[in-house]
Amino acid sequence: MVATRNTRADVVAAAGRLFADKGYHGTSMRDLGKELGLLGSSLYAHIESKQDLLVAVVEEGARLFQESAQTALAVEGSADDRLHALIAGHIDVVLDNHDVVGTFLNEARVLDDAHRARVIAARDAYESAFRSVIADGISDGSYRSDVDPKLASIFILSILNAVQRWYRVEGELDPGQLADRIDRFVADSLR
Amino acid sequence: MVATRNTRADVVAAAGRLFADKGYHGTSMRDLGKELGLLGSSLYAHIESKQDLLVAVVEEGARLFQESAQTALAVEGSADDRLHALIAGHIDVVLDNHDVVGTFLNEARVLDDAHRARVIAARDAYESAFRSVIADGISDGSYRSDVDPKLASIFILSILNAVQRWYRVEGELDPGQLADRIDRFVADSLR
DNA sequence: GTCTACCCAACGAACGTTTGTTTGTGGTAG
DNA sequence: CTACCACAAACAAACGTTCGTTGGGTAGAC
Repeated sequence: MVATRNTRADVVAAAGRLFADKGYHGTSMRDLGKELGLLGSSLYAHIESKQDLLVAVVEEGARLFQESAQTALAVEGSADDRLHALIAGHIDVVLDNHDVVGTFLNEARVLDDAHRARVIAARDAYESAFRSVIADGISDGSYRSDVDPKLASIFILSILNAVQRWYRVEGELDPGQLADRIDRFVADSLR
Repeated sequence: MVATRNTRADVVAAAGRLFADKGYHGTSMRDLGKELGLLGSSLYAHIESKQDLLVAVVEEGARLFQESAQTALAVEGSADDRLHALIAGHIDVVLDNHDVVGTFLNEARVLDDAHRARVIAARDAYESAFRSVIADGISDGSYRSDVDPKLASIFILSILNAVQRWYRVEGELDPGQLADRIDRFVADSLR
């Protein structure tokens, strides 16, 4: 295979990999260059700054989750169906974008105030999708009335986000089984 | 208040604070000095190296969780009682040692291979406390037989560890209520 | 069909700054 | 008097970034 030239997308992808693995401050521009087979200085043909790269990765993560929520909320059927769709969608995003999600979850705090505020807002909006679906499920009698939608959302998202830390596709559990197990664990707490 | 001189414990405590807040690589020795009101170079009267500090903080975290598990496992009564003790103990450790725990959870990956291996072993041992208690609960009929102790442990610890990220004592929920809510969410999934 | 102009990814050297750490000195509490 | 703690200066290495340059590829003009 002939070595192809790199594009900005390649650089952002590599940055996601290294940021997720070693952290933003633990990754130097020369590290990143080496990952792509070029010098650290050469990266500046594609980007404006290192921060610029972090912004790109984190915002991609935010977009992925937002799109997933949008799709799940559009599912026809019961609130419980939509909660299942939210959970399945989240797992898909995590598994298909391990490094972007890892960076999104762990490195967003490094962003400047303005960008970090946008990420926090995106997370709040995402969490509120869970909250409202759970609230709907309580209203229609699917879930117990003593469930607190806000806390339940936090607990569910805690489980879902942790998947990025421990789950590996090569393990005993395939992705479908994983979703199923989480689904059941969560469902038993709600109904 | 007269400015007292610093001890090694002060330095480790301050390191925990900054490592949890800005990450290991995001914290410079001069940052750390400023936090204590002295120069970065002055820290070397108390420590051998920056890595040394990270090791101290992370191992303190490991010790806290290990002691908590030991205490919980010694509780007389049912397996369910011991699971409650594990959960309450975990929450106590997180709330009483916010920064140490944050560093333990997020910055251990920066450690050299030898120390990181020890942390991973400590986490495995801690998780196995949850696993065995849940397995006992299944045996004695308290928990459903289709519960997977390993997965349940991961899910419970996901919820518990996430507490460090979102919970603040100043919020609406006091620590006792928090423990209660987590207890109920978890219990409903197991029995 | 060839020449020419341009674009763009990448180089390699250099920049000023910050990094972790060492060393020698001085003050202060016990 | 003696530890101990902190200072201040210095170090080499690594940091993010800039700059002038280069070589290969593409497109338009002749």
